[in-house]
Amino acid sequence: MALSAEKLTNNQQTVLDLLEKSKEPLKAYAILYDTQKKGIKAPLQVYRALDKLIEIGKVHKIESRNSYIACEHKNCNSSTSTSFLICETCDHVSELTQKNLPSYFAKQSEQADFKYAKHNLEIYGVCKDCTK
Amino acid sequence: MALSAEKLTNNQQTVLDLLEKSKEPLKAYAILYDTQKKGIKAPLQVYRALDKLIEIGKVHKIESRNSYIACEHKNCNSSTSTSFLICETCDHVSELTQKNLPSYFAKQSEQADFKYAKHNLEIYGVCKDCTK
DNA sequence: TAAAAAGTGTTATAATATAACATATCAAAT
DNA sequence: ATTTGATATGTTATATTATAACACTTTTTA
Repeated sequence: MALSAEKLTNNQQTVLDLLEKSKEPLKAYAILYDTQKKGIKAPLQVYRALDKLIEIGKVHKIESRNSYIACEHKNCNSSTSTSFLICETCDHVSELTQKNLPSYFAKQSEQADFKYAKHNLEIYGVCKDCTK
Repeated sequence: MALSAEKLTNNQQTVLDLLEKSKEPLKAYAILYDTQKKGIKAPLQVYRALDKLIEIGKVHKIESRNSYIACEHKNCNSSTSTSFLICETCDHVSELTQKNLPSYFAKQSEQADFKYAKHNLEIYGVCKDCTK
């Protein structure tokens, strides 16, 4: 299965809706708090929904922040690699959509006798709005 | 201060010794367990030592694994950026020592109106030993 | 040698995430 | 339509990772 148009369950849709509405990274327990009115009552319900959403590429985890963000790309159905630009001033996170990153990393890895499969990239700096 | 030859305290040296001996990433509570005979008794003592060691660049955190590894580079005194090659088969971790990564990322970031400062890169794949 | 900065030891607790188990739902193929 | 297998749910409990707060000590530096 695992098509990108896969139908989501109630809990999964609830969590995804919240993340898409937010457009900022949210932490799991913040998601839990914000979805209680929608019937989500326990951490596991959040984590299970997140696991599924990550698996189908609708959500990414920002590892260095323990937070989760809805994928900006339409019909994203891959959970393989992530690349983020994280503003150290305002904490805004956007995705770096650079198609040639994987091949660049594959090349770099090869030089270390390492077979590239996927990556997480978290770039820290200052976003457009905060440089003003 | 913050010189690379900075003198370490007992706890800091104990934690660093263990990580250097291990040459594999260790988790904080594994470090705690393995340093009890050296007088470290509480999580905070480990985390404080790690914080300092990370600050002076002797240790890096692997964010996606919540684990810590001694820096492979001599006299490393920067805590800015990290780049890892993580084997999905044997869990071995090595550092990708690519001097031009920061400038490459700076260039990519610039195209998104983002001012690059530092990065964490975690590449997953298969190491040399495991491809045999 | 006093003041400032950094580190220590300790207890408690916060924040993040998973285990285990019984039950329920749904999709596919007889 | 009904079994079957996979997936999801609800729930309680617990594991894992990390920090707060506070009193005290050591080291550095002016």
